[in-house]
Amino acid sequence: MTTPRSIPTLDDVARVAGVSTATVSRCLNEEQKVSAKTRERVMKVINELGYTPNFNARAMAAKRTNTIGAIIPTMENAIFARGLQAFQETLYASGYNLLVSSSAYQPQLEAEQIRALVARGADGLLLIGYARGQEVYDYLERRGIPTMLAWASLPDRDHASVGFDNCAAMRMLADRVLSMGHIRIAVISGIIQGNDRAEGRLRGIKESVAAHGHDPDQIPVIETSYEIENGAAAFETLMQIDPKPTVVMCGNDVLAAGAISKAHELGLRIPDDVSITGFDDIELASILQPQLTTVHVPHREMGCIAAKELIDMVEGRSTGAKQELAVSISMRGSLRQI
Amino acid sequence: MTTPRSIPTLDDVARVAGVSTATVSRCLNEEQKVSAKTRERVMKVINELGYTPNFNARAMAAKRTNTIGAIIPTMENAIFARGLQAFQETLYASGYNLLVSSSAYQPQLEAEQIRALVARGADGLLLIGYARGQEVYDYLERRGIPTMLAWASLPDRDHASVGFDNCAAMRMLADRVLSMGHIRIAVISGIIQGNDRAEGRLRGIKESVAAHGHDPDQIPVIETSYEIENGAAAFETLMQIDPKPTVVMCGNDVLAAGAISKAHELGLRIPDDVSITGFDDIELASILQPQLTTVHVPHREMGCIAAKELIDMVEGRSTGAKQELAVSISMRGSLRQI
DNA sequence: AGAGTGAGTGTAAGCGCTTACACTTGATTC
DNA sequence: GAATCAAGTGTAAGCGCTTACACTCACTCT
Repeated sequence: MTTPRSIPTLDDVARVAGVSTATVSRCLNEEQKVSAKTRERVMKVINELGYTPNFNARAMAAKRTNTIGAIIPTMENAIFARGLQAFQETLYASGYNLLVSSSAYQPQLEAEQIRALVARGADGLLLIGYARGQEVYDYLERRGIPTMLAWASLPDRDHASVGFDNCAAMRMLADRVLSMGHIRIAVISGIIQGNDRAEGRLRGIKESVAAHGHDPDQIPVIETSYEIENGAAAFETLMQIDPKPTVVMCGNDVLAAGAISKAHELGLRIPDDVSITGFDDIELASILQPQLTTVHVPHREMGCIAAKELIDMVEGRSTGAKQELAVSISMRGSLRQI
Repeated sequence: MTTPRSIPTLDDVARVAGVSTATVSRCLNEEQKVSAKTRERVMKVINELGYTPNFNARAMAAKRTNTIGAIIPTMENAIFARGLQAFQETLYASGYNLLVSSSAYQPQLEAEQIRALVARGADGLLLIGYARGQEVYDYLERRGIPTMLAWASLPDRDHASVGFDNCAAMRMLADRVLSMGHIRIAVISGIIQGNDRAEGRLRGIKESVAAHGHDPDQIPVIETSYEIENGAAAFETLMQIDPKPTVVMCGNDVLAAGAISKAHELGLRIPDDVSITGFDDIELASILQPQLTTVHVPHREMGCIAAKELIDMVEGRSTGAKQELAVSISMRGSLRQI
């Protein structure tokens, strides 16, 4: 009974059910092509034997995997969690599975993982942003892998994507900040290098400042990677400037969380002593004290759209559309009128 | 040049390099078995052709994938992020890849994903906790898949695992709470059903209360899934009890974050009006205002140990040890003396 | 000089599936 | 009643790798 008999294969099922392997395979993949009686018998055997199709063999023979790969910069914080969750749910509803890797914001690692995902037979790929070497796009093109870029808006390029204009979004927030009387703006930005989102956001602030007649190059900017501690450290540094900034605009909510936390530690009151803004509107933003004024991004919607479009591409129904979503500002307690 | 020539295979490489496929394969997998001269030539061709081995074919032929599967209950919040990150880093250092799925705390879905991961050829599996049907363990046993349980401490069972005693940990915290003069304890627990960690934590509180001579069944307990909003809602409900609890012990930091947030909304001061405690000590805990008193869990360490042990099992060096880690209490501002 | 050795290489048999194609039926059409 | 057809099934050729085994050839050792 409990003999360690080896793993049952399609052949075993076929033999026991007294049919050919082709029929068993059809029961699993195109059941309408098999008579009800046969199918029933085969299914019974499948259950009895506890048979599970071997994915790798299937992938080899069928040359498709029903699998979509996604590479996100990080899983450590919640920035991509919501969007990815929606992406995966939408995929799942259409019978696709998701394979996720994280690149730790390293282009080199991302390239490696793209190859790994392709080698595994991913039918399509989701990547974040557009800043990566042309050779990566060439590779994808050559292999004929449909690829969708999310969290991306491509000014010039013509590539399937869904996202929003980071620069415009941050400019909108900066305009708001300036209109509330702030003049001494400081910035905690993510690392620009290899991150188009971070670059766009910083540019947005500078454009706004320039448009208001100030010199954008006078603005103190600290560039640091998206971690809470880094936000805290950067904030502390910025607060040593004399005169102190009246507002610190952060590249995302995680950095802002660090800044707020450090402010408490330093005994600075927000927004009385200094205002703070974020970007993303992740769950954290409304948990902070005070709640964070930030740019609201429709993460879930973006995930859904990305999934739908990508599936259409994989199934040959689309060649890849380019969609831009609207963002809004979530005004909360961390930003005040001067 | 840019002809859409098809994807190069091992055969192509062999033909161009003028060697057999076996030699190419050996260059890739056991390079010491190939003369330096040959290897060099083969590698050159591999680069020129842009050859990437087909993972599925390799898995089929070699019957191993160098891939470990992990199924965690959720990616939505950071509970497992740190541990998983460490797990993956350790794996990577030994040449293994990680495949992650999330089960959304649904045993049914978890079982499905275990099968999927096994079908994909995972050499080993990481699962969270031990509460799942015996048939799952039987299946894994039958397929001979080494499996490690993390975040688990198994009182009776004898299965490879690494974790800590949730019950003892929470009892320790409850003892501390009681020793600080709290008598009116309320609890926001995770869903017990199918979640041994949640069950253990609640039991820990009850045991402590009983040991202090009170009736554990008098304690108000709200069971809800681990989301911020749920923590907030539960907290609001608990605050309507008269007389109000002096402390709300939460099943994890996420629920506690919701509780703190709702407290601010209700104008309740923490810890003056009511104390709050968490469990996990995720990053969030020290960002909250006030900072959260919680049980510190060595997530990273757990991830490392899980990876090392699992690799040892996969490579036949171990049959699966059982390790228990120590936890500690992080005393912060959200809990006060009565 | 002949046997023995070991390093380097090639041959070819699968791994477990899918699917094009061929075949067998019984029903339908004229 | 012969011709046509569709539905259901089987046969067998791969998919792109790994690896057991066989082989070659230059050395080393008696």
